[in-house]
Amino acid sequence: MSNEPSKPGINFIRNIIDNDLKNNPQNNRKWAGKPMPHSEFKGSTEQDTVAIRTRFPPEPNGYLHLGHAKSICLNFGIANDYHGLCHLRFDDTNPVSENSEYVESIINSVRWLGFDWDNQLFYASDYFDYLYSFAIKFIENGDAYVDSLSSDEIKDHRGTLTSPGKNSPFRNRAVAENLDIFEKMRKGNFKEECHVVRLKIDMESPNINLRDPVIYRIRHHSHHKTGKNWCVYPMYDYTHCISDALENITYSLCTLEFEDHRVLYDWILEKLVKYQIFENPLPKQYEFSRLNLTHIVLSKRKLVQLVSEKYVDGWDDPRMPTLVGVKRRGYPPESIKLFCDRIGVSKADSIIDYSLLEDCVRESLNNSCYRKFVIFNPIKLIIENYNEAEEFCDASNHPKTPENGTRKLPFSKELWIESTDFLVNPPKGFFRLFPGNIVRLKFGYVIECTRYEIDENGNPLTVYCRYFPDSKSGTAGSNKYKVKGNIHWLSSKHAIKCEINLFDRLFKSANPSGCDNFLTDLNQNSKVIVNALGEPSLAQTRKGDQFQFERHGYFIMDDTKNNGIPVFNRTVTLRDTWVKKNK
RNA sequence: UGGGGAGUCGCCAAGUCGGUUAAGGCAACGGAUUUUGAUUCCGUCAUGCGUAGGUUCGAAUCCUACCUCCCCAGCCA
Repeated sequence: MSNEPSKPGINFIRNIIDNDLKNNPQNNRKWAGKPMPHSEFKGSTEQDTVAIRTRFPPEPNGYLHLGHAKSICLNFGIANDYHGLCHLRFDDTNPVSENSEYVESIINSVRWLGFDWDNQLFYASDYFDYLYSFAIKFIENGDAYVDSLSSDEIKDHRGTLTSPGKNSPFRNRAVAENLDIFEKMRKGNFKEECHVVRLKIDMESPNINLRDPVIYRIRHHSHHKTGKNWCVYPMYDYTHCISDALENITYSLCTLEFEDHRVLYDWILEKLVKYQIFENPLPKQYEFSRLNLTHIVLSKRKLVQLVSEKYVDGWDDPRMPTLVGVKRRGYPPESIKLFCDRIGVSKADSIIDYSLLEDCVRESLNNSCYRKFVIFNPIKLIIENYNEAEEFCDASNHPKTPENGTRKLPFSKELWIESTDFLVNPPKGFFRLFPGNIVRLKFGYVIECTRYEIDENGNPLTVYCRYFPDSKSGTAGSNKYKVKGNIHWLSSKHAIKCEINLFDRLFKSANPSGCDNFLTDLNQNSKVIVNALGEPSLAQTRKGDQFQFERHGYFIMDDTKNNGIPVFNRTVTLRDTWVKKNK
């Protein structure tokens, strides 16, 4: 129940922060209390109230997944631990693919994980005016120009990885002309693709990001926040660093693929310092390796394909690695935070075994879930010497915490047991039911298997047994029966119907992205629906309730069908050393 | 064959300025407890840090060369 906030792991980013804080304990960062360039509050001595600021900057063009969770836990976790703040900022500079539906879902998912941004919720689009005016500064200072080459021509001029690029013929356009065209771009006088604004850096740089990157393009497209106000939109590299600086971010943490963008990040901000728009210290970008997990894909393109081509039932399909998916699967937010703590943060490419995540899920569910009896594949058990009408057995709700009480399980002559708990010819070491063997019906009586009947295919149909009246759990002397096996059971006339979704890995191989076509690696049995029987108390469950079905695993109530039958999703199985041993 | 990164136990991952025994977690294996073959608890688990040389009394940590893997040529982020 009390999931201790796990200790922050040591990682290279925390080491950097520790050193920074040690070497520069006085907090000299000025901050107007809201996003603003220093030039607008010059002379003011306002200090930031917190020592560090991080940010989680999703683009609202898709659903958050476990990879984002790593970044969220890192950014919010560090902010919490250093008594700083983590901003939630939507990087919404491309109106073509973004919308507010995604914004809402992202907000919900971050909240669901349990993080709070303390009113520091921003949008890059909030900064469009600043971004535009700073672009004018770049042009005025001869650090940017309007290029009128077509996109193909720009591509041709860019050169390749091994050969330098060539200057655009428009590179030395006069400042006044640049300003004039940019103004007209903004007014909507041009079609898309006619002009772009580019930084004037170095077309021969070995780093392609420095070969005069485009910072503004024309998009005649309505924006989810700014509507029709703009038809020129800034690009990521230009926007991100400036947004960080406006928000007084100290550590801008991103994934490895942005490593060679860092010089550009610094270049832009240093120019803005020269123009006296920002002051030092500037935000610093640090990169860490993104999350990879076995048996799943995390690339946005592939996830979209799974949904749009209906390989799964939507973004919140419990097999999806989206946060809405794992929530519906029953993974608690604590388990995801635990997982993120365990995997750590580094710069090495890695692929983490999915079972590590499952282990975290079990760990966080074990203490909190009440236990229930559910039979997946029933087989009838008849107690030949039982002649009572019925009686009740006390079953504890949780084995470790008696204070959580008990429930009454009806017991009668005719029961259901799990068909896998009875074997005619058991392998060595099997200590469940087989002819002549003794087991305890958990919370009930000890029984001895006397005989069985088979159907026309030779499969066991009914198992017969006798019980020992003085063996009832909880009664004096019942412990004199020493049994190895304890199996669960249900009184056949009291059991209720339920439907269970047995989920398994979505992909068969550890690295589906390594396949020629990842779709061929889809596990056809990733979802199996079974009609099961459950104990009577399960009739009262509500959507989202989570249980451990004893000896099976953890389950979450998904819904109630029209006919009143509850549906449960399997979150994760219990660890099973017996199955493992017999594989 | 340009630039930027990474290589420490099966999977992650610590390892500030070189200093006696290379953290920790997960897995695995062994054992104890257990009315879930669950949980819990104990114990074991790298003469070795991509490879080869070198510097040093001493190197995963410094130097040199090499090998392997990842990222970058969107008017995406």
